[in-house]
Amino acid sequence: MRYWLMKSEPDDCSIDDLAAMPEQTVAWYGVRNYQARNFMMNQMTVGDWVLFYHSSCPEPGIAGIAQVASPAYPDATQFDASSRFFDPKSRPEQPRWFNVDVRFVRKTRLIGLPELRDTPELANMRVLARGNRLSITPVDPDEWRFITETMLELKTDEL
DNA sequence: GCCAACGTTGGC
DNA sequence: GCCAACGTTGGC
Repeated sequence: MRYWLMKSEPDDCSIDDLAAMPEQTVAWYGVRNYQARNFMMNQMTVGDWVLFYHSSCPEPGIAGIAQVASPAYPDATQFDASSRFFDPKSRPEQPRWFNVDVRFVRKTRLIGLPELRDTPELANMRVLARGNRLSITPVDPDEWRFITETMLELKTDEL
C-alpha cells in the first residue's frame, strides 16, 4: 500500500468534479512525463491512497482524498488527434503513455500551499521540493498520517 | 504575464 | 554522449 499526491487543475477536474463523475471515478489521462508515468505503471496498485491537489489556481493545495481504482492502462488521448494530449509518435501496438483510474473518497478542507510549507513535519515532502514539477509524487507514510490524522483529524479507517 | 526550474529534442 | 535551444509546469 502506497501513498501519493496527484495534481489536478480544478478548471480541468476539481475534487467536486471528481465527486460528480459517474462512479465518482476518472481516468487520470494526460500525463506526459516519464517519471510520473512510471509511478503509475510500476508502483501504483489498486487501493493506494491519494492526496488530491489543486494546482495552477488561485488557492493551490490539498483539496481531498482519493484512491487508485485501476491498474495502469494505455491513455486513450495519446491516439486522439483532436486531443491536446495527442502524441503522433505513439503507436497503438506500443503505447507510450498510460494512466490509472482514480476514485473519489472524500473532500476535505483545503490545506493551502502556504500551510503545507509552514508545517515542519512536511518539510521533506516531495511535492514541496524546490523546482519540483512532477504532477504525481510519492508521499511518505509518516507524511500521510500527519496530514490525515493531525491536520484533517481523520483516521484512515474512517475514510 | 513573468520567470525559475527542469524535461525533451535533435544536431553534432 | 554532449549540450544548446526550446517547451512546460506552476507559483506568484
